[in-house]
Amino acid sequence: MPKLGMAPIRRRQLVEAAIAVIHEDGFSHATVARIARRAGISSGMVHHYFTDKDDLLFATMRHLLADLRADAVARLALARTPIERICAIIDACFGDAQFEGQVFSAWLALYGNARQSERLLSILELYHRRLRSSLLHDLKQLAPEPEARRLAEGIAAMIDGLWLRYALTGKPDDPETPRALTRDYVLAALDRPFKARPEGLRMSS
Amino acid sequence: MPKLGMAPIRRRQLVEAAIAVIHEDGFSHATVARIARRAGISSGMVHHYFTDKDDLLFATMRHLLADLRADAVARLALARTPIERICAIIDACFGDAQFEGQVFSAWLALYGNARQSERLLSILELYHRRLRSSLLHDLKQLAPEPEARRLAEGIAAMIDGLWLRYALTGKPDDPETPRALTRDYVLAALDRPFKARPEGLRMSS
DNA sequence: GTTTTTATTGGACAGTCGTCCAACAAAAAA
DNA sequence: TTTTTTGTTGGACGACTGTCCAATAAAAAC
Repeated sequence: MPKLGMAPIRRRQLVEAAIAVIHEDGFSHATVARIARRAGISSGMVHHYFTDKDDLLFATMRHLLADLRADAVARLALARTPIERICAIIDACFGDAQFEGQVFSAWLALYGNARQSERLLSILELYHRRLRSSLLHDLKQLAPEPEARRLAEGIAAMIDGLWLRYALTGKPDDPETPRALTRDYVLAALDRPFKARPEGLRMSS
Repeated sequence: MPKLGMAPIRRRQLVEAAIAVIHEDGFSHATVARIARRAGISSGMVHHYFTDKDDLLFATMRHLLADLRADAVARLALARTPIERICAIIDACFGDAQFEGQVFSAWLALYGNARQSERLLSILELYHRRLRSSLLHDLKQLAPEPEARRLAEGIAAMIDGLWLRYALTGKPDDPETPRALTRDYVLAALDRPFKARPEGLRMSS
């Protein structure tokens, strides 16, 4: 029963089906036919609403980033102080929406294919850029700029590193654990004197 | 000109060719024929020295881990104090051998396919386990066990997170940058009082 | 010198994939 | 009602893939 305006509905169905298939069969086994069947529609529809298979996968990965961003924006709206905003960003990255098997698989597939696709790589670069600039914006009010810049880099790395671990092995027992670990890092770094940098402990390459 | 004992030579050739092909064409386009041609031998050889295509890819990924381990072991042999050993581990993870395009692509491919293959996942779990236990061993001599355990988790996450960033975007200008960032985290964390844990700064989920 | 083992080739085979397309159905427009 | 637009199907097609296998050649063993 064809109606008008099916495009956004079908596109969403296909994107969600793609995520499900990637999770269950892996990125390399995510074929057009399988995704379409999972969405409950004919395989021909894929090329009616997307130009390519690549186009569908690109839209799928972009969907992941949009979801994460929406979560972060919502949490940031409730935060008032700079430190609260930083915690809001951390909490968003370790939010329930990011701790689902399907999301794990899809992001990992994105990482694993980004180097061979400029479009996919641009998604991850956008994520990294947003995360760092958001953190930096608030850190600047808590530390001198050079230190804030280094700290933003470190926080982002710790978020990604912790997430990566859970993405591979599964959810943590308590989603609060990685959040607390990241927060403690922020606190420890901000407690230190900003100007002085220890000269010892250098090792040759 | 068939000689005896070609097995280890051919296997190594194929593994290195697989890494090269994964780097240039991506994991999903790394076909048996392409890898064999890259190695300069017939495609039939793959099933003579490996049971499967999967078997070849598994051996390829295991090769990455072995290289990293060898580098870390060599650096650890030169370190004396616990803090030197920790820095040696950090330096190995950010060593020159890990900052090559081929290595980046291969590790990323490993991450991207680990969830769909138990064998591949076991490689990453082994890496994670070794990294954490090595760090923990030395951290225990610098901090009480609970704190050492948390710190090992944080250091490993920061290493993976920083590496992940460069793996996507390319080498850093200076390989010393991520090392210094990780070291600073260790120092900042160790300078803090170990027992007391700040009660504030908790946010609702 | 003969036999056995090992290394190697290149193609045959069945299966799968992305893409394209003719045909059809139903709602909207006229 | 008729026409047009939009949605939808399912299969055809060529290209590609992993696996397998007979055939060959050279070194090693006897």
